[in-house]
Amino acid sequence: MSPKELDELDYKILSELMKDARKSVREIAKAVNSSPATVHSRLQKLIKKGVIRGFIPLVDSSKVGYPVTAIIMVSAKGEMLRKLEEELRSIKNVIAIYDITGDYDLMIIAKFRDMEGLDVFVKDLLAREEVVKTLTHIAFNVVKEDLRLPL
Amino acid sequence: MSPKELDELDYKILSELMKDARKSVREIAKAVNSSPATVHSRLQKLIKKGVIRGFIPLVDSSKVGYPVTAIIMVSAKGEMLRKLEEELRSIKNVIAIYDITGDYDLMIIAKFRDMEGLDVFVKDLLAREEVVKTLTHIAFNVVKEDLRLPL
DNA sequence: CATGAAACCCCTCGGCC
DNA sequence: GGCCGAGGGGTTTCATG
Repeated sequence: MSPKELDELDYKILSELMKDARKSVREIAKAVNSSPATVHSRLQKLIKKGVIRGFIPLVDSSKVGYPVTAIIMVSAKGEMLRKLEEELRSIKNVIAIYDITGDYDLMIIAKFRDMEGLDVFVKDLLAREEVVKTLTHIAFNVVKEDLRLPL
Repeated sequence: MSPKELDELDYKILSELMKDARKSVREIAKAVNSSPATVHSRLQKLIKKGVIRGFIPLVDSSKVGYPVTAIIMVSAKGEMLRKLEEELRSIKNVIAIYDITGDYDLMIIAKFRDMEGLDVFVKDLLAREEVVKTLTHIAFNVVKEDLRLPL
């Protein structure tokens, strides 16, 4: 947690990557007024520091066989929450998990090939001892889904 | 909406990109037993079809100045919902918007530099005529946030 | 820590199957 | 539709300021 502190060049490089994460090091260098070698080494550092956790394509999930998006609120007995989270984290249908304030402890966003997949997922959750109750919302329309942030 | 239907090669290429969206066309070709030229043309088609909407870095939001994540449920009068959505979509702090079933109409996930940013956002929402009520959950821990899907 | 240069590697396109 | 080859670029390392 010590060698952090991003400088302006780091932020500029991140901004360019947010426009297009496949942009070449050379192009980025041109856009940020630096050299390819410098951009390359900054990029490696950003990855090593964990600021950048990877590069992914933004895929339209309904076009690749996952038309069902659900938001599942979970109320759980505290002691087992960490273990539940670890298990949920490794389930590939789950795209987001948040610990939240309010009537529920956990919010899960997950995508499924069909309603049956969702049904099985929720029933499996409810079958667990540490899960007290769940509340499922179906997302019948994904208006936006894009992790980019303004830097 | 007609020339869709992805074949196995398309799915393999998408899978390689999910592992690392900066992977070179040549490396992808090697991994999927095809040629760089073929992978290149498939990739262009996937982008043109809208299956791939872009390439982004997965950034740790708390490390780039956005430590506050909130989930905001919104209940709104139906006629103005589309306009509200369009406006929300262009707000860069908003990373996801879903039309949902249940007691609320909309679920928004947004990130902020501090609590004040969240406060302003929610108050602006409530000031709108079409917004009936909101319910905000703070995510005090982001357990997972990764849009990749198993293909 | 940033840079330029050089060696190596890759992208992309037109022509062909 | 897929593949090959070539030319123009791109990436990465290293020695130097």
